[in-house]
Amino acid sequence: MSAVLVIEDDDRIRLSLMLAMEDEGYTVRGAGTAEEGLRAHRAEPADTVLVDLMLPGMDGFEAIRQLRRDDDVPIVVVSARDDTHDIVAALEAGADDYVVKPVAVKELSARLRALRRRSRTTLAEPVPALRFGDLEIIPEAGEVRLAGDAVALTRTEFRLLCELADHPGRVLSRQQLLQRVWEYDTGDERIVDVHVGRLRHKIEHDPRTPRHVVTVRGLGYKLQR
Amino acid sequence: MSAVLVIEDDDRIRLSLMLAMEDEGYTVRGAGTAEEGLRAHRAEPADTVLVDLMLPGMDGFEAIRQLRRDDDVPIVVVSARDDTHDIVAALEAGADDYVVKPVAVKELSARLRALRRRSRTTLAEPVPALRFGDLEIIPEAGEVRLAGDAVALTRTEFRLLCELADHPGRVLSRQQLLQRVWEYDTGDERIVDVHVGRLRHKIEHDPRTPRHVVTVRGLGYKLQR
DNA sequence: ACGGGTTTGTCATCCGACTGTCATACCTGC
DNA sequence: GCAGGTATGACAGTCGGATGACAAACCCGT
Repeated sequence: MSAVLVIEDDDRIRLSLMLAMEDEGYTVRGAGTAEEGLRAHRAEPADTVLVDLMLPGMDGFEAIRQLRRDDDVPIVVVSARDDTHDIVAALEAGADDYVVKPVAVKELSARLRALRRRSRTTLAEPVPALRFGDLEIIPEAGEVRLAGDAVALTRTEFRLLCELADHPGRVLSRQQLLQRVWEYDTGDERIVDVHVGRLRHKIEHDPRTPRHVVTVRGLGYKLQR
Repeated sequence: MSAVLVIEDDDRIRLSLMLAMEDEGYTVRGAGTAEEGLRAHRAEPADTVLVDLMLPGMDGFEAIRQLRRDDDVPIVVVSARDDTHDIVAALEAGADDYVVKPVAVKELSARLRALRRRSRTTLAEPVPALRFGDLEIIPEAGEVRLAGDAVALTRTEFRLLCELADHPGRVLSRQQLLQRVWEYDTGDERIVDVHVGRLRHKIEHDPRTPRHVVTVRGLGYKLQR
């Protein structure tokens, strides 16, 4: 039904977590290292990830960042360390929640439900396929078609396009795009220009006179038609 | 920018929470009882709600349920009780997170950020298009249409038009326009004339006899339908 | 762990559009 | 007709956006 991935190096804890989650009705997979976990998730994406922070090799923070790079899956840190600094760092890295071991199974389960409730409402929204004239965007397939032909976009270009497509006809400022696509709170806004340029070269018939990704001088960019 | 509502009966704790949140850049409001909090939220919805569980009168659980009845606002419980049963009950009632007092401000702040990132509403808001006869202003698209055809305005022209449109039929002095459009406290009022002229050339059928942007001799300009 | 190809962010630079200023012409109410 | 207020056209400086080059970071299969 819905799959949980447990990344935890201590075999005993991992197994007990997995058992507990299984009892709650989840399909469960486990991984002993961050690398293994990432690979497993790439092979078959989970619906929720539980991750420890202290792992051999790549640590949990880095694992979270890598997961978050191109996935919106709910991530809950399950760590032995009850330390503000760790908690903040993990959440900043992209985790959604942080619980301290040992944790009551009932609590973990309730937190997962709360998180999944929250994620579903925002994630289930994206429309199956978006059309803008001859431009077709299939978000879940990560695919874009131009007059029926698939176009190869990079991750950043795709996210940029999706963000614009989520608000058709509406101007998004460079600042907004930076925050939503790059998750930067601050930074050089020019990178947006550069990527818009690259995107245009791929999806506009004539990049010099864009018909889809339109510049609104002084305000930002918008996607139209 | 974004508003936090703190519902907590202990004055000291409420104030310290509010101060902390203010430091983090939020606009903050407080309430001492659940009833008061619900009323405040109805009057002016917050973007995030912090709520205690033990409140005089209606308790926190019920407050959460009532909030959830018709609102998707992120809710974080800030409680003194570190009890699995309470945590589960609060999350089941509709809370998104549960932290135990005393909580590090940095942690609370990080949890709020994580939650807001997750709940970022991607719902396209209704289009508040303004109409003045055949003139149509779509602020969020940065677009102006004249009899259905898009008109290319510069940023200054657009802001000027929006400012006039925000007060239909009302005369705005050059001084007011300077302040609101140019954000000048002082300066040559003639700039306004020049830009009004340019604007007219773009949105008036006959710029010599303007029908929309009208001069009121000695006072300023106004926009009419 | 390694290495080649890809993607990404930064930068310098170019170009055109926009802006403010001014001089001048125009208009309106008295 | 006069005077104060308003409109307009020209102009040069400035600003914002586009682009190509480049190096670092990243990703992937080996």
